[in-house]
Parts: sequence; structure tokens; C-alpha cells
Amino acid sequence: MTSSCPLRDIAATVRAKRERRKDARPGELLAAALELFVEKGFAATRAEEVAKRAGVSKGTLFLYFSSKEELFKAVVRENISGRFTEWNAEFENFRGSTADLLRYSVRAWWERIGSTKASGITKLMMSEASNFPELAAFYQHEVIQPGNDLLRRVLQRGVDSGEFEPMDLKYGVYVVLAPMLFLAMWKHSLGTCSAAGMEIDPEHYITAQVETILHGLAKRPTAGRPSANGGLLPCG
Amino acid sequence: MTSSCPLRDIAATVRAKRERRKDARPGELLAAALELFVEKGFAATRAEEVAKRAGVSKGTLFLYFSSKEELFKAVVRENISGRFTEWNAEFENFRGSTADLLRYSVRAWWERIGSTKASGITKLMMSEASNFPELAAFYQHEVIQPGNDLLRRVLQRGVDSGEFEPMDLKYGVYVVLAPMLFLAMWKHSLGTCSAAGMEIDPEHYITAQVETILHGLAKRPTAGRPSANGGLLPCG
Amino acid sequence: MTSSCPLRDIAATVRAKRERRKDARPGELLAAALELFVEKGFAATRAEEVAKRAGVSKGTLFLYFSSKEELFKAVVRENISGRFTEWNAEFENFRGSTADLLRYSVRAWWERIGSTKASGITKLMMSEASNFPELAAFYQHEVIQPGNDLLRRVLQRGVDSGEFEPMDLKYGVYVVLAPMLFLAMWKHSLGTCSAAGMEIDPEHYITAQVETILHGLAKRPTAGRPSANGGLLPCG
Amino acid sequence: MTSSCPLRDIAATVRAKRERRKDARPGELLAAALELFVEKGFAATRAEEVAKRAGVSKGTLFLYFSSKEELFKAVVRENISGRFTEWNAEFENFRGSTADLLRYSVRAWWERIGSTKASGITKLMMSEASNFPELAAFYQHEVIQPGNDLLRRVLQRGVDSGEFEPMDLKYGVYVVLAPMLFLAMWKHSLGTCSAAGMEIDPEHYITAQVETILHGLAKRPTAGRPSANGGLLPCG
DNA sequence: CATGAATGAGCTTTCATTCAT
DNA sequence: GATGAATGAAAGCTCATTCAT
Repeated sequence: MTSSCPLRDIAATVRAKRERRKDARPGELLAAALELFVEKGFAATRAEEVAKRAGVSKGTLFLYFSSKEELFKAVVRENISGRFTEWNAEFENFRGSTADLLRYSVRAWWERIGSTKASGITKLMMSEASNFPELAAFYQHEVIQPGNDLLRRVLQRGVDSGEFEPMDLKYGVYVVLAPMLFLAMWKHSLGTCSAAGMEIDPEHYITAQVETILHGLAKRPTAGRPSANGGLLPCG
Repeated sequence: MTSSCPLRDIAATVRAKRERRKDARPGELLAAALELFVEKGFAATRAEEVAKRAGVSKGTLFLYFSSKEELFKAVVRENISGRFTEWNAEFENFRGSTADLLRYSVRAWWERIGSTKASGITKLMMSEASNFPELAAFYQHEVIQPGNDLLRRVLQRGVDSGEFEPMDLKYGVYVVLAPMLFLAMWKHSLGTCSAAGMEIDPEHYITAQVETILHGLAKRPTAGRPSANGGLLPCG
Repeated sequence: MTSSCPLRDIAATVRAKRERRKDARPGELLAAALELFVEKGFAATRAEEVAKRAGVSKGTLFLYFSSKEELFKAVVRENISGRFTEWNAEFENFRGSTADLLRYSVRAWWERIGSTKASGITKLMMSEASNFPELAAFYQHEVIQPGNDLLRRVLQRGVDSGEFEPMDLKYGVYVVLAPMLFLAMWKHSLGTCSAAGMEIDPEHYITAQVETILHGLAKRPTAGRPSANGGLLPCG
Repeated sequence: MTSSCPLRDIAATVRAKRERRKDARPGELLAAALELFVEKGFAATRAEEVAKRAGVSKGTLFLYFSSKEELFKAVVRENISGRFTEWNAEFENFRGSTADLLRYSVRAWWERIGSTKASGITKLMMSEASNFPELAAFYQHEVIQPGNDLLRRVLQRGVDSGEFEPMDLKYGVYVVLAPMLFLAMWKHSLGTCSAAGMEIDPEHYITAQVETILHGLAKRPTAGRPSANGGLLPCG
């Protein structure tokens, strides 16, 4: 562990410290930018403000991101990386009922995304999509689509196992997605200035949503059921 | 009610006609502003663009609205006219199952709000809430709260009639609200640049959501059920 | 002359005055920009300074020119227009010796370009050519080339008439061009801070140059001359 | 001249060697700066670019030159070393006709200045004179004036020997100077982006200019010549 | 000595707002 | 009332300069 060449060690340490600082900068800037973009929107956020919150000067920001728009893109990219590979693996390995898988998935989303700053990205994209069409496309492709696919396989698993009624998966996916994305949006918008008694407790909210959904999707007893309003999620 | 002075009436009519034109101006401006604010956000919308879309000059805009911010407030207020008295009346007069009432309510919302420009207000408020806290509070009070109350009464009706399981109404309300508000947001953001195959058809979407929810909330046969996962929406 | 409709006349006058003002703006800005660009170079000239010298605000400048670079291009274009068609015509119609034609041409250049602000363009282009390659090409094509062509025809005329020795016209042109362009450059650079006794009087300068050149180009008596240093401007 | 103290000599040598490296730095920087200033102008040249071209870091530049402006001044001063003592000596020692002396002088200028980087200084001073008046005065005093004086003596020599017509030397000097300085300017500005067929070949250019000038200045046969256009370079 | 990360004054450009017409 | 030319505060971005390492 100890070096036989202290001088070189010191030099290395010095450089390491400086570089650690340098390496930390982009992260600090991205964190500050995420907060402010989510809070005030892209256009209303001033570059200097981002810098100040990250504890650096205006110029430093542009040392790391060539423009405010590039900063925005980096913020989005930073917060969506390949979590889906991880989740896909968990899906493959999950042993248990699909109901439990769905419960687990929703809760995992909440813990890893919904309850973190990353959820602000959702609100951000919803607000700025039309101002950044390429970025919106990127988000669609990298986030919405994989999430959709994953959920679709969860639902398919339930249908295959007989736990869920057959359904039109395209819209079945949104039955799960919509309440979650809404929660993310709400948290970062109207939720921040909710009237007394209207504050949403995420745990309660999620439980209520997911359990209702599970009941809603559950296989109905085959008994006397070709009722008029029977096929709730018409296949196709 | 009838006037005894025809001349004055004519004068009034003339003035009214002139003022109607004057009064129409703000309307055109508000409509243009709504579109642009919804599409691009408050900060990213230029006053001149609003004026141009309304067919007037930049100066005229400031003749009617003392600032861009005032214009924004007017846009929001203009589009929050109290439809709730009307809806409350419909609720009181509704004859039929609560399931049908819920179906009717959701569809009415879609026809009167969701599918119209008014749905843009939802997106707008979600996007700009933190920049306009007092407006957000106003929106909460004038829209979210009454909507909440109305839905709460719908659900209570179903519980009282035995159609729905008892539930924690606070979160039960969001089971219905979330998918609808999400649809409104989506329509005006990522939905406008959706990848092929991912476009949401509102009719399908709404049907899938509401039927799943109805199943999810429906009274379960009392049989052998105080099962472990029984009370899905824990009361309280 | 007098109108039968004074009101319309007044309105027209008002509009005319306003529009005259508006129409004058670009010209005033271009004049101010020419002065400053010539004086300080493109990069060292601040947009606000141009505006101030033109008697308007910073914003107004960008109302007429979308960027500082566009302003620069406009300045160059404004000051070089089709003077060559006029000069070409004068060349065709000139009656007299080619020596007089050359004297006339040089003097005309001095009166119309050299002694005016337009001469600053020459200095400007020389200084900024490599920063604006497309503009330099434009200048080459629109100014240098036509000037070259015109001079070439003047010299050819002299050779054809037997007034001038045969010569390599390509470089003969520069024999005339160089001293003139140098004068324009000098005026706007070192000439502005010339040491006492070194100031160039343009009239004297031009006379000295042109008469020396005329002697230099003049047909030499055919006598005993295929001298060693005879063909001064080797043909080819 | 020789030292009586070898040790001190060695020390001096060592120090000299070390300082030579240190002294070489500014040289590389000055060379890089000259190139860039000539190419792009003072204001448009970035300090970092100079440093990079010199192969050092931005900080190092400011170690040797306290500011960009000081760098500029150093660049100019560095390249105005007094070649005139050398040239004056050559002039004194020249044996031959004044025509040959002029030919020799012009060619010497081209070889030692015109064709080298040093010619860039001319372009630089022409471009930046008005931004650096004190430098311009310095340049006038150190370069233009001595050059003028030297040329004046060359011409005077020719007049005295009867080779040249009597002339107003003040402007006679510019007859020679202008084409040379123009060539230097051209090389570094429009010449770098010349249209096909318009490129100036310096050798041809110089020959054409100098031979024409020699003819132009040559003593005319005394014959019947007080012709109308006789005294081409009016004395005074 | 040398480096290059950090700074902030300064410049270009935008755009809400004003006001003479 | 309506207009749109004009304004100037404010924001994005650059780059000469500094200084800790």
C-alpha cells in the first residue's frame, strides 16, 4: 500500500484532488440545472443562476457545456441512463405472482425515480417537449418506449398466467403508466402549492392506484359473464 | 326590462356593437395566447407572436393587458369559468347506476374540456405552477378542489349504493383524476411528437381507463372475504 | 399642386415623414458603421457604438441588421454598387489620348472613391479579408475584378494606339492599381498619424504617380533599341 | 573582450543556456502572435490560440507578456529591428548605376522583408494603426521614415548622376514605396483568397513595377522638351 | 516555471414595453 | 383606438486575465 516514491505520490495526490474537483463540476452543474429547470422551466432559468447554485461562476458553466441547450440535453441524458437493463433483468428473474411483480415494479419506480430528483425530468419533458422536438424524440425512444415495453411484458405475463383478463395491451400499459407519471408531474407542479388537506402522500397514492388497478385487471370468474359491459378492455 | 326611451336604446345598441368589437379583441388575444402558452410555455412565448396570431399589432396587446404576466393570468382565469355549477346540477339529477354516472362524467369532461383548447390550461398550470404560485393556488381552489369534490360525491354515491367497495375517498378520487389529467398533459406535450405506434387514441384510452377503474372499485362478493390483501383502498 | 383634400394630405405627410425617418435609418447606420469599422476594425467596433453614432439605441441597430456581421456585409455592398457600368460607359465614349484617359480615370477614382468615405472599404477589406472569406470573394468579384478589367482595357487602348509599349497587361494593371489602393489604405491607417513633413497630399501624390507611370509605359523611340534591359514589362 | 575569469564565464554560459530556453519562449510566442495577428487582426486573435500555436499554455503567455496589448507591441517592436544601418552601409558601398541600385534595393527588400513573415508587420500596422497610435508613431519613426530617407538618397543619387529627371523627392519616394507596401498588404489579405487568374506572382510584379518606374523616372533627352505635360514630378 | 480551471467584465442579441404619430 | 419604430434592461456567451496547484 505504501509507495516507495513519496514525491510521485504527492504529485499524484495533488493532481487527483484537482481532477476530482474538475470531475465533480459537471455533476454539480447538472444537479443544479435539474432543480432549476424543473422548478422554473427551461426558458425562465438563467444560466447564471444555475452556475451560482452549483457554486461556480457563469463562465465555468460554459466551460463544461457549450450552451444552455446543451446543458438541458445533458440534464435529460444524465437522469435516464440504462436503468431499463437492470429492470429487465429483475423482470426475468422475478418469482411470484404477477400482481406482486406489478406491485414491486411500481414501488421500484417510486424508489429509484419517482421519489428522486430524476422525476423532475418527466415534468421537464412534458413542459418543454415542443420547444425541443429532437430531445422529445430522444426521450420517447430512450425512456417512454422502454418503459412501455417493460410494462407490456408484465401485463402479458399476467394474462398468460391467467391472473389478468385478456386486454388490449397498448392501453393497458397506460392504465399503469398514467397514474405514475401523473404523480411525478404533480409533485413538481401543483403539488408544491397544494391546498391544506389535498397534499398527496405518495405511499398512500401508490397503494390505492396499484391495488385498484390489480382488481381492475384481475381475471373475472368465468361464470355467467357475457354481460353487456363485460369486456372492459376490448382487445384491439 | 323594456326601455321607454328608444333613442337611448339605439345609442346603447350602437355603443354595444362598438364595444363588442372592442371586447372581442381581448378574446382573440386570449385565444392566441392560450395556444402559444400551451405550446411553448410562458417564457418561451413572445408577445409579438401572440399579437400576430391574434391579427393585431404588438402595441394593441399592451393596450388590453398591461403586461405579459397579466395576459397569462387573464388566459388562465378566462378558461376556468365555473362549469362546476352546471356539473353539480347534472350530478344531482342523474338517474342511473354510479358506474354509468362515472362513465358519463369522464366522457363529459373529455367532450367539454379534455378534447378542447381548455385542456391546455391543465398543461399550462402544471408547467408554470411554480412560476405563478398565486395563480396555482387560484387554480387549485377553482378547478382542482371543485373537481375533487364532485368526484368524491360520485364515488360516495357508489359506495352508499353498494356498487363500490368502501374506500379512502381522498385517494380514490385520484384513481379517476390522474388518468384524465395525464391525458390532457400528454395531448399537449409528448403526444404531439409521438413515435409511430405510440399515439394515444383518446376514446380507447378513456374506455380502457374507466372500465378498469370500475372493475377495480366494484364491490366484491362478500363471500369468504376478509382476505389478507382484501381492503385495497384502506379507509384512512 | 394644391390638394382638394387637406386631411388626406396631412395624413400622407405624417406617414411620409415617419417613413422618411425609417428609410433614413439604415443609411445613417451604414454610414456610422463604415466610419467605425474603418477606424477601429470590425472586431474592435462595438455595436452599441455604431448605434450611438447613428443617433439611435442599440436595439434599433438590430431592427435593421440581423447581426453585426450582416451589418458589415451591408456596409461593403452599399459602398461599391454599380459604379463600374458608369465608368465603362465613360471609357467607351472617351475621345482623346490614352494618357489623358488614364489621367482622367485616376482622377475620377479619387473624386468618387478615393477621397470619400468609400475608400475606407478598401482598408476594411484588406484588414478583415481572412475573417470573412465569402465577403472577400464577393469583394474580389464585384470590385477588384471589374476594376482590373477596366484598367486593362485602358492599357490595351494605349498599346493599340501606339502610345504605350507592349506589356504584360496582368501586371501592367497593378502598376496603376497599386499606388491608388495604397493611397486609400494609407489615408485610413498610418496616414492619420503621420509625422510632420510626411503627410501625403493626395493631389500631388496622384500627379506624381500617374505622370511617372505614363512616362514609364510610354512607347520608346524604335531607334537603336533592342537594348539589354529593353522589354521592361516582359510580355507573358 | 576575453575574460580573465573562466569560472565566471562558465557560470555565465550555464545561465545563458538556461536563459536561452527561457528567452526562446517569448520568441515562439512572438512568432505565433505575429502569424495570427497578421492573419486575423489584433482583436479577432484569441490569446489562447497564440499560446496553443506556440505550444504552451495560456498561462505561460501571460508569464512573458503582461497583456495581449503588450504582446502586440512586442510583436511589432521585435520585427522592426534596425535593418537600416545595414542597408545604409550597402547604399554607401554600392558601385554601379542608380537604376541597378534601385533594382537591388527593391529585390533586397523583397528577399529580406517582403517575402518573409516580417512583411506581415506592414499589414498589421496598416490594419491596427488607429487602435495603437503610439505604436503607429513608433513604426513611422523606426520604419517608414528611415525607409523614406534611404529611398530619397537613392533617388537623389540618380538625379545627381543625371540618370533621373529632377523630381519632387517627397512624392518620388512614394512612387517606389507604394507598389512595394501594396504588395506586402495584398499578400496577407485579399491575396490569400484571390480568384483564379488573379494571383500575383511577386517576381513578375516587382519586375514590372520597378522597370516601369525606372523608365518613368529616367532622364529624358533634353531635346525640344518643354512639352505641355513636361515636368511630370513638379519640384515642390 | 508551467499549467489550465476559474473568473467576471464586456459584448452581442433578444424582447417586453413605451409612445409619437 | 391602433400602430410599429424605438428603447434598454436582461440574458447568453466569450475571452483576457488570474492564481492555486
